[in-house]
Amino acid sequence: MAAAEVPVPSEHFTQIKEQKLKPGDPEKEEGGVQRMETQEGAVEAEAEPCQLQEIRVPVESDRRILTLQAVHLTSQEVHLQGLGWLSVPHTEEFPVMMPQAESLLPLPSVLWLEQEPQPSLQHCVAISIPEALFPPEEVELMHFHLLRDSVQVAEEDQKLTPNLGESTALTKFEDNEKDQPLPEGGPDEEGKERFLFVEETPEDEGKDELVVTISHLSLEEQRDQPAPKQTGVPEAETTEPPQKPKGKPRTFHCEACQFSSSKSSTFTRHMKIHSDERPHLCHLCLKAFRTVTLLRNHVNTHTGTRPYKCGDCDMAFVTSGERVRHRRYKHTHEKPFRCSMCKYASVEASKLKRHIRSHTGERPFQCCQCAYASKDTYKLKRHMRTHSGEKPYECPTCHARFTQSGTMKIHVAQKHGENVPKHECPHCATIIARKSDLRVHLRNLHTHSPVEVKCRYCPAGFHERYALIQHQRTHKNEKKFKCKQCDYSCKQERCLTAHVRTHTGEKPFSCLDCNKHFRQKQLLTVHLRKYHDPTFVPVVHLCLKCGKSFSRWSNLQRHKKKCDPEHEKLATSKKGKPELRRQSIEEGPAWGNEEAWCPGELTLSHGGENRARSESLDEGLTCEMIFDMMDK
DNA sequence: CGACCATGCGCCCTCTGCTGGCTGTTC
DNA sequence: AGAACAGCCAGCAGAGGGCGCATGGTCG
Repeated sequence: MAAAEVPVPSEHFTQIKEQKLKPGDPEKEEGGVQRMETQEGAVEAEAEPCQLQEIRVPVESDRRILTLQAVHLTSQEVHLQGLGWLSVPHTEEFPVMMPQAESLLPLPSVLWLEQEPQPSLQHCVAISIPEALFPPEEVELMHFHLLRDSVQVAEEDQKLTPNLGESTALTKFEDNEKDQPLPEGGPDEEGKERFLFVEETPEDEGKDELVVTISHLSLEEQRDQPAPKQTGVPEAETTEPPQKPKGKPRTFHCEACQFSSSKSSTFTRHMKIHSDERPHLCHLCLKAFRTVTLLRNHVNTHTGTRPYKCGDCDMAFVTSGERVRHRRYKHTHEKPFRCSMCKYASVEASKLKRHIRSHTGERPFQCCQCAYASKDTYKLKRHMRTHSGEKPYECPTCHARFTQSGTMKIHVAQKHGENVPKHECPHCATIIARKSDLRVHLRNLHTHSPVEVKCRYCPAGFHERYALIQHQRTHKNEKKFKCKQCDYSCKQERCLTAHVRTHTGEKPFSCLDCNKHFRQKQLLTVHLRKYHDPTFVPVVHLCLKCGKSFSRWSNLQRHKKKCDPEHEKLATSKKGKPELRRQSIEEGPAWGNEEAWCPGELTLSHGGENRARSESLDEGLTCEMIFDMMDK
């Protein structure tokens, strides 16, 4: 506030205020000089007590209100405070004669406590009015026509004419004027405080001019003023008829926010929100409130008192408005706020406002840590968890934590819940746990593609991926890869490639350690593992009947047909390889059962005899056998 | 001045849908 | 073995519903 920016005022102000607050001061109760108790009270909370009672707020365009207090300063005080008197040059436009007798008196003094630091800020003015010349009772209305560099004074009340005298034009004070003498005894030795309304409004459009109206409150306005209860000063009565600026209905503008009101009582109530004064204490928690109504509503939250019960359900509310809204949401479905761009309608205007952002793309809530901006505060708050790592939601069963409640809810339902609903694809009967994944499934597998995709194995083409996959599965057991040089055929292309090398003699895979060559990469890999990897632990398949071990599961199955025909009958219905165990090379005996080994296929020992076996590794095995072995 | 009502803001919630990492299966 | 694939899963954001509460307008 501008008042806070004013150099430290003299104690004089405080004294004036204290005097003013004295109840029953007859002079203050007279009409003509009115006070704005509540406004002052509001300001007092924020400003220093000795500062000018000045409230300001830009309201609408250029319209502002200054609430001033008439103060009386000696010239010395003015200088001490870095202030100055306004110069009062003569103006031809409003020639007013100053009575000689009044030469001892100062001209109506308007102090510019500060010049406008910003265009948006208004003047901060104090007015000193010599009561000997024009008692406050007589000062009813003045209009100051303010130009950028000059101020013209026009009196609307003829009573002021002789007193305003030569001060018909005011300019910002000049330093050379500040030594202007004050009248003997100074103005208002009693230090009486006067309150005037100064309303600053734009003059006619197009003119760089403002009209500042300084007036006392009319009788009607006095009644609108906050009750003098605080100070014990009763409302003043006046015999003067109410005076209002012609054609200008009074508007009260809050200096602390954008609020304005034509009713002083509303304005007064509003000003309380800028005050820390909370006289109504909750006896249960000692929380303080500004009004009895707020306190009552608060106490109701303690006691659970909800006097407004919904007639259609068990809900009850503290206020009637909550009940009305609840009924609209739950029962009447009345949605008065409709979007002009779509069919959306809402119960609350704020919801419509939020909805419209989805049309405009407006994102007023900017993340301070990344480029994200959201359309409402909650989304931003939720988003901030991505930066903080906060996971406020915990699964009650497994204590896993989640960033959003919905995520946890899905987790609980699908991990710990019973009869979890599944989602079945309408096209292929695939069951998928999550609807969103079903959507992905539909998008990937059942979306019609404009481009026909060919089968890998035949000329058939499909526009849907799912149909293609189903079709290709029909080729699954076909030995569709046939050798052109013999009758060999196989299911996998890589097997055919390896087979063809038996015709060409090509062995492109070489062991760098022993210079052996292999037709298939997999054979080289097996070779390296068996012969050159000291950490290699072979897989052994044991016959539980006789204890023989086999390196290959298929050999074990063949063995069991002879060794245990009954077991074999049972085993045919089972899958898996239950007799599998791993055995290290050092275990020797079990591993050394050569009879159990498929002759000439694999050996674990090193040396010359293994070369022959190693050779047969490449020569004797079919492609499928090798891959089967690798897989196992 | 309090009471009542309307309004607006903020908060929290649910539902929804997309995304990308993970994992098991298939080829 | 390894690539491709499809479902699982958590993370995250969009949209909107619902309510608590503060505040303003009006009236008695």
